[in-house]
Amino acid sequence: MKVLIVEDDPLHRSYLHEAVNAALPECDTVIEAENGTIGEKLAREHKSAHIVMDLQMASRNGIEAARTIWKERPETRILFWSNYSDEAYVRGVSRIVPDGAAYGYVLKSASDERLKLALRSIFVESQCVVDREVRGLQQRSLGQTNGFTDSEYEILVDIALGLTDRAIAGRRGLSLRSVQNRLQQLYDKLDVYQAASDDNDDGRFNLRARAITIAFLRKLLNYSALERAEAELQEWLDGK
Amino acid sequence: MKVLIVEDDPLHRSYLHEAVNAALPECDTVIEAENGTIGEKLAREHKSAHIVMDLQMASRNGIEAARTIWKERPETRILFWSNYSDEAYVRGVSRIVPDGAAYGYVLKSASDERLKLALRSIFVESQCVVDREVRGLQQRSLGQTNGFTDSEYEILVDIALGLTDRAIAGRRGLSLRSVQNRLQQLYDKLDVYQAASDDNDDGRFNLRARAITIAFLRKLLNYSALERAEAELQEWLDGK
DNA sequence: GAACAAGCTGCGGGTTTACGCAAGACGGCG
DNA sequence: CGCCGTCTTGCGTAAACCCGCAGCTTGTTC
Repeated sequence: MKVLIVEDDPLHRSYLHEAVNAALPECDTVIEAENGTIGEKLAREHKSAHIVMDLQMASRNGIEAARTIWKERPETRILFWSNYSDEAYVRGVSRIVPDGAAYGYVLKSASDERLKLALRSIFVESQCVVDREVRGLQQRSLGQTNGFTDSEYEILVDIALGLTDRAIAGRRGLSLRSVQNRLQQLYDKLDVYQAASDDNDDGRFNLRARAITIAFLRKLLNYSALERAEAELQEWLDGK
Repeated sequence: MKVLIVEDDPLHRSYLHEAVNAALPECDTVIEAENGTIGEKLAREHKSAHIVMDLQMASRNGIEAARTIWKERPETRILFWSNYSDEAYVRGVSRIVPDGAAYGYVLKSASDERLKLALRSIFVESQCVVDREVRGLQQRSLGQTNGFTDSEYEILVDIALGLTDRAIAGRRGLSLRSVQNRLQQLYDKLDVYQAASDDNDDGRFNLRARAITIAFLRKLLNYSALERAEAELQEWLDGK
């Protein structure tokens, strides 16, 4: 068995290397990549079937890299190993997992034991392993309980990109009013409202901008999500 | 000499520990804290004069912690050791450094040698050491060359928080029109206009929201800056 | 002290947002 | 089939935003 490690922090990389050796005696080769771009390249060259991947890398982040790898070989098993459980990451990952693929999401704060168990479960047993904390987010995010619908999330991203209502309408094939409807839905769920309770009128918010801020503070959005969305937007703009 | 390490990643923490031991033979005690809150507490108890501090920690980030520590003992020497050189961080740090304090800003990607040199320079020689890459930002940021004025940055933060023009005017003691003037200045510098040049009218941006996005993508803003700004805002709101 | 740049402010108007109201459209369910 | 909930769309309005124009107050420079 060969394992590919994609991780930009040298300390974490060597820690992972050791963990893989310890957890998977049947693994004879470990390859390392220090960013997503190199990771993609090595995965292609070696036809890697077992990958441990960091999210949040400078050159090309884990989600991007995983997407292209899975596009080429959907049966690849990928364990995401991340510092954070931002909803933006979780949502980003669940959106690109191919049907039936084995993957995992483990936090860097997890114990050695957890990491090794996850390595075996995914790479040997082909099971999905998702950290409890992450799992919670995932369910809320995909189910409709308390979380955000895809269309709500979509419009959140659109205003975060700085599009006007009209531009969004054009992009998503909706009428102006529908876009505004969804916006109100979003404001509602994000609870962008307050300040009216006081008699003090000064503290009024610009709903649109405030929604973005709150989404950031709640980690519904993060840098990497913005970056991806911006790239998609540019693509769309170029395609007319 | 005693050294306090404030860093939430265990791997990085032990790496730092070793680096300190190697670079500073005169150091007899090393204390470790795993987040900003504990860091503050230990610094107070031990009256630490030499601190290595990570930015970006979950519980209380490095800038917050450093601020309160410096408020209590401004002669404390702090070496910031960070993964990133976001302008938001750099600006945040330079704003809280007391006059004449010795401090440093070294990236985690720097070599062992660089780190050890910085440790000696700051803790033994009381010199300021700032990574070249960071230094560049700092100068552009504080000088006016190409960078953003304090007032421009201020209003950027205000709209990023989601305040209305009127609310900003109230908070900053300006007229409505002045606020809008500054906004235009900001839009200008951020180059939020691009799409207007095209004949294609579809890709119109909402300037206010777009400015926030661009600031994020350029790392003028990041999560930690938002978080701090939000805290200040709440404080201000409470104070009426 | 005159000239000048830079910033604050009021006025006015064109555009975009936020949102209530109400009329279809679509899909499930008894 | 008729009832009902969810989603879409148009109309209309009040508020907020973007911004050109022009009068003022500063601080700077020659």
